[in-house]
Amino acid sequence: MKKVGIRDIAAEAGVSIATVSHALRNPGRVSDATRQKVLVAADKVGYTPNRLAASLRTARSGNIVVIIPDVAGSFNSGIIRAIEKVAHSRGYSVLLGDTQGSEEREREFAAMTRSHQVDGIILLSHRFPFDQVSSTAALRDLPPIVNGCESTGQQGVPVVGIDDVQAAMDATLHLLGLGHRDIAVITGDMNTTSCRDRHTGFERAMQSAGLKVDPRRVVHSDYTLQGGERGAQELLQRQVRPSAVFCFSDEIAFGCMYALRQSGFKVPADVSVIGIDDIPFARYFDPALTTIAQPTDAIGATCASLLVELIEGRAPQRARHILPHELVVRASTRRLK
Amino acid sequence: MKKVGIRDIAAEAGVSIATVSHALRNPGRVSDATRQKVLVAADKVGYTPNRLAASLRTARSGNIVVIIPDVAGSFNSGIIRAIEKVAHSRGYSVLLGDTQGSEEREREFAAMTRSHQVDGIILLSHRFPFDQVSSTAALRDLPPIVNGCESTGQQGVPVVGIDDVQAAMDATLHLLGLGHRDIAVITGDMNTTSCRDRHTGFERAMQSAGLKVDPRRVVHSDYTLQGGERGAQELLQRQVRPSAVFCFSDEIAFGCMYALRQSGFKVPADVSVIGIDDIPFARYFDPALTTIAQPTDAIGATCASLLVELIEGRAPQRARHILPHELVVRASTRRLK
DNA sequence: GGCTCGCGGATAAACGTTTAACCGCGCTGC
DNA sequence: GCAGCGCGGTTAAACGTTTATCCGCGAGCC
Repeated sequence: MKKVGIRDIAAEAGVSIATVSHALRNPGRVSDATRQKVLVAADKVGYTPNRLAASLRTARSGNIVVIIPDVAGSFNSGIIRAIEKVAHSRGYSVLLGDTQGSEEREREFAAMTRSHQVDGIILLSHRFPFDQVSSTAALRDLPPIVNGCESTGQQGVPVVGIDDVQAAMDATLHLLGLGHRDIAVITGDMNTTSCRDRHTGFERAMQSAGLKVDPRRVVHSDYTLQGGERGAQELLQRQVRPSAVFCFSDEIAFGCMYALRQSGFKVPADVSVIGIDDIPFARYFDPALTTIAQPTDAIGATCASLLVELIEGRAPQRARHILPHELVVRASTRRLK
Repeated sequence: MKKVGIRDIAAEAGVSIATVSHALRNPGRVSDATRQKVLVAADKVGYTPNRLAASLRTARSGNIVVIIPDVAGSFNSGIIRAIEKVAHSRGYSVLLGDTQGSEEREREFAAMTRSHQVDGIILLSHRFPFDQVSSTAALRDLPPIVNGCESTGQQGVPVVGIDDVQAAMDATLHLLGLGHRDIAVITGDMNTTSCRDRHTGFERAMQSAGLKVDPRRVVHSDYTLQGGERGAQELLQRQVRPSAVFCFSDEIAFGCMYALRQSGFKVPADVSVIGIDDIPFARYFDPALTTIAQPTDAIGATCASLLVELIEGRAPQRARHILPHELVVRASTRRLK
């Protein structure tokens, strides 16, 4: 199978390669007759355009990279799926940038924009993978980039996600409303903005109820099953048994419930548990998890279409896209009598 | 920020662009002195190679695509993570090909090899996304491709996965060993080879125990939570209550347990449930899921390194890479008394 | 001392497109 | 009858590399 290019079809159709290119990419520039001629010639010779060559010429790769701490997280993979869907519909392919939390790899993937491997970046991290800039000049030649679920604080890059402080307040208020006062929390990585915001949301809600947060009741972990398990174990060791625990992610919540179960506690009979995310498993678990649902699909879709707009030169209207979250009450929380 | 290329650094260093290229890519071809000169010049002008140009010239994109029915599945995303990890370590980037089961999209993604967007394909599907070929000539110009978890039957493409029939036998034998006789099964899509194999494994084990499989006890669904839920509902409607159900994936198992719970059955007290995959959630669920563990990391890693070998021209030694699975007994199955 | 050889550098072609610039021609309008 | 114009095609340059080929020169060998 020798390589067939635009010149082969030019030869076949008896026209110049410019005409072929126009016929293929730029209808209207050539007459219908020749366009037709080119088309049949193209599929006669079995032509597939070489996207590398086209990309080199146009300086547009048609790829975007999504930089994400871990593809295998349930929440993350949902976001990715949504991103892929709309990226694909807009004609872009998505490159996976799984960083496992490494800043070095974040920067590595981000650099793909300089090497023309990708046209833009969806950054699902709280760190900005370039040097922070502030001058308008420097801002102008940032690559197209949108920030999802977290915030790097870099001005000029749109961020999309939920209102994490409000979400955490809603979760906490739910617990409060059920009569809980001794509320513990298992956070994720407190370097992330989502965690910080959720933490302030938690504090704010507690304060609104006239409660102080007992530092022995907050344990820091990470957004994983194991993280939740460890977090709960640590909580239990501290001998300050809460009546409810607010987990900053669903995976944490599942890990937490597991640890509680191991120690003989029943959820929600002995302790209520609430999460954030509403991953697909949440409603299938026993007990079904009360949680704050994030609009995963919308977040991913918004990131992707925003990025495409950016790449294609249409400046985004808003800097922050806050999507609605929702408390979904299931069986893991109950009223304290 | 004007674009800086190899010629800029050539000018800066006072050498030809060929020398620059050699210094950068092909050490040994130039003297250490000039190489050093080039290196400092390179970072003085702030050079980042344009991979598109290099790829065009060398006809190697450095990308691979992984074609997968759904990134968001727990099992799938684990595989992807493993693939990404080793691909990255070998210098390749991975493009996401989420097909949502669509054959058209499978072919679309597979075509990326023709358009030089990717150098090879990891196909996690049972369909071959090109016309099946058999002549040695045609086989030779198949693109580099490896088949994971499923099998397309196309000769010449290595497949990696577990021994699905043996895995299913092991699962069934476990149930049988616990005294179960009325065993139901909820399969996935029976078009997939994994499902077919698991089904024959199931039958074989039943036969070995002198049992016939009652067709009313097998229901077809898909590898998802909802699939498991629907499957179990259908099973319950059929009025042939099994003492155990063998689910062809962990997600199915969770969906199944959910439906059972809704109908008032206790697992494992009333009915035992076993899955396949051992996704991370399995041990966190209540009851912790008895399942057949697949070596997710090894599967992904093997796919990736095999593909890299193929791309780089080293023919793979074996056609089939069967990785070991393992029965992990937890709390969702129990001895029938 | 002349020949060969190899080292380290340069020249230039090539990869497969896109696209700006150009050009011939027939038509229109006055 | 002629200037002007637009249609539909062509020519050629450009995108930024890699790499085959070539070449000059000093060293080694007999």
